[in-house]
Amino acid sequence: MESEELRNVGLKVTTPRLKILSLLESAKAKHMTAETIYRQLSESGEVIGLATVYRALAQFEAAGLITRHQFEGGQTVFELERGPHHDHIVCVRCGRVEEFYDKVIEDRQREIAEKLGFTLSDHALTLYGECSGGACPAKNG
Amino acid sequence: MESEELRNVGLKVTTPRLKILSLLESAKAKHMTAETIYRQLSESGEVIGLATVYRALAQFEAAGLITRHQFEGGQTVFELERGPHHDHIVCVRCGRVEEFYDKVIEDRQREIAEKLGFTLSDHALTLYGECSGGACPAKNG
DNA sequence: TTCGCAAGTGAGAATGGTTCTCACTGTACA
DNA sequence: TGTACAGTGAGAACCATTCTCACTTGCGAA
Repeated sequence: MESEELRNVGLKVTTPRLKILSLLESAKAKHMTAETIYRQLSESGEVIGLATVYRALAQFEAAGLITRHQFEGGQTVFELERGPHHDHIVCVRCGRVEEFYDKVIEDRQREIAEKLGFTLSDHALTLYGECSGGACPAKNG
Repeated sequence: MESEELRNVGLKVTTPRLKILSLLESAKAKHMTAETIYRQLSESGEVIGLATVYRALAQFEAAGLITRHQFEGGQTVFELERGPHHDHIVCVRCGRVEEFYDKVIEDRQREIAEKLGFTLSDHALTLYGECSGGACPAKNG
């Protein structure tokens, strides 16, 4: 239940937070922008300010419930934190996002940081390309 | 000579473009924001509009003279395109940027994209961490 | 259950980085 | 050298995000 999740991370249980969290959990698109979340809530009749969406997302992120990804072209998306770590590949034509995990790359990153004298705290790996054939809606138009 | 470089990529040779390009070539910091470039030019007495800086950077990027990197926290930096491809590691405390290249990672990326049905056109790999000890100015204050 | 108040909220203003507009200027080819 | 047209500077516009502020709500204490 979503209210549990909120309580567990020390956030007050409020209607806007519940709506946002449950939208993130039920949405077909795993990666959503603040704007998208706001629009979808509005369309389903919820009156939730855009500022509240941003506030809630920032809190969820701080609490570790969701992750923020900043792709090129300025788009910032949020994704529910579930399942193991992974990176992303984004179609530059249709914007579709796929996830992947590669142990070899993860290990190399840690080694590289160490070798350069850094304590690795995070990383962002995003591949950009065109998804193939019929899978890419932008290619069929 | 910078005017050659501009002509070579089909750009008119103008004073602002020459100043910006030569600043990029002479600057101690390899990675500069548009704002930084604008400020440094202003401080050395050049009257060049911020809009012109952005325009020139966009053209240089399109022409392949420079590369744009979008790190987290919103900072967008530009870097002269010279030498082979590399990725970045950014100190989350002092903002220092180091470069690295790792063939293993490069190869894996291509394999992964292929396996997922994407034609890889670009990628962004940035590691975030804290640089160690005395090297990090932010740690000594 | 009700109360009190700190925390949360919505609307709209403010912000900050980037791009656009427009009248003026400078480059480069004839 | 003249001229057409790309380039420029200043400031307005834009867009995503954050802040402000008066009002509302969740929730521990009574």
